[in-house]
Amino acid sequence: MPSSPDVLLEPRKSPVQARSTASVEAILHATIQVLLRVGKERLTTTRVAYRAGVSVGTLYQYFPNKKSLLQAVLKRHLEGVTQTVERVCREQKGNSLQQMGKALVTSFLEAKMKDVKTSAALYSVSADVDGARIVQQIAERINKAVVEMLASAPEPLTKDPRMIVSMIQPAMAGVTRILLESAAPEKEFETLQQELIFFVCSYLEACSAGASVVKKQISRR
Amino acid sequence: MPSSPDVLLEPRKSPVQARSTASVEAILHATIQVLLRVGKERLTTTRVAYRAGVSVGTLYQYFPNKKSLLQAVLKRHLEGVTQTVERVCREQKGNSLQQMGKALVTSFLEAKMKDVKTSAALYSVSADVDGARIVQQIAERINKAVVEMLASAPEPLTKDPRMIVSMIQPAMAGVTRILLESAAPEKEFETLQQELIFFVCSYLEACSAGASVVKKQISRR
DNA sequence: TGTTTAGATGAAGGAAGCTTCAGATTAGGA
DNA sequence: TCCTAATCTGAAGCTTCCTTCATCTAAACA
Repeated sequence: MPSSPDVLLEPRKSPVQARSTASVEAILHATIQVLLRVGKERLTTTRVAYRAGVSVGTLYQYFPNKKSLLQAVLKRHLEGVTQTVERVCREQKGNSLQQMGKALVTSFLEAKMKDVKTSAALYSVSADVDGARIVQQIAERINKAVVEMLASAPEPLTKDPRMIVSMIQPAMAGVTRILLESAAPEKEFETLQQELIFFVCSYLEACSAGASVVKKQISRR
Repeated sequence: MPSSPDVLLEPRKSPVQARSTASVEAILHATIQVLLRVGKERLTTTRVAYRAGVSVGTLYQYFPNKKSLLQAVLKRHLEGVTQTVERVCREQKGNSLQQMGKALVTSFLEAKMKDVKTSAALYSVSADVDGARIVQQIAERINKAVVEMLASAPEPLTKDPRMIVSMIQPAMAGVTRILLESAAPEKEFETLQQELIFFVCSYLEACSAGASVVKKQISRR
């Protein structure tokens, strides 16, 4: 895919009539379908249009280029995960750190695993599409939500919540990645989820005022 | 890049004379250079050959296609990181869990950050090149080394070392990713490294027999 | 019903870049 | 020095796809 200038990557025209809304919807849906069936290497705009039941011309009426199409799909997918996490973070405000950890990990993993195939397929296009930037924006929102949640915990924290998030978030993302790329995500899901909760909660515990001895141990050497 | 069948992705011919070894070397080096200067979208075999000071024909004498070239570069890079970690794991055998955690995190991050730009650039091609498979093989080796190290710790562990690794490894990889994709990796490096050590060590502590109260707390609800 | 605007069509232009191969050049050994 | 095998060369074939645009159809509206 040629790297197009970073302008004009938003939808080109907004649907007005009902039929055009349907077209856009069909195109977005078809993109994922094609991605799943033939993979990103053989995903062509023609093929997407065909599967959506429209012509290429129609596709280009709503997306200025192939890249913008894939970005739209990626954004949409991430938006779902983000909203789930944001909601959970709001709900957990005021609860104990342990409960927060558990709820956060559970909701994050479950949201990502809800549509394993799609998530995995989108990982693969991410790099072609400036996914890092999109992911970063999304991550920013998640971070914010988690920070606010942590700050509301009854236990006093020994460090900046933002620092804590900058550990938890990559850890969750990392484990998710392992899961998505594994041959049989369903099999390992339960075990890894439990362990991730334990992992995160151990850390949260260590970050709360009633900290363990770890801190002293690692500073000597 | 078209998805070629998964055969024939190894180097096509092995260098015999000195000049051909030099060519291969120059080609691999040039690939990284081109990647850094023009990015993966505009990395062409012709351009790589030009920068390497050879002709495209020569390039195709040693690499059956573009994909195999990029894979070779990726493998090479990962090999470096892996060997560092393997060495450190051997050296740390018998030491305390805390020391292990610190040494592991430090060596992993430092190896990845040694050549930040290159690492970041290679991340971006990984998906085009079946990077997941390559990374998985490498991760397997790292996991093995870490498991053996953990098993040699004086403290008894409350769970399978492989489980522990399946948390630590994604966590390290995740934080690394954040660092590599951040605008100014050097600035955040020190802080994140310290925190990651703390993160991992908290967990290791919680996994050793003298465990804290976390376990009980999260199992009730 | 006639007019206007929104939406849809898809053949074809055009660019890009991977890969080949027939022939030239160089190194090593007899 | 001569011969053979290794290595190098790079113009051009070929394929693949993105994207456009002149034209057609359908909806909204008067």
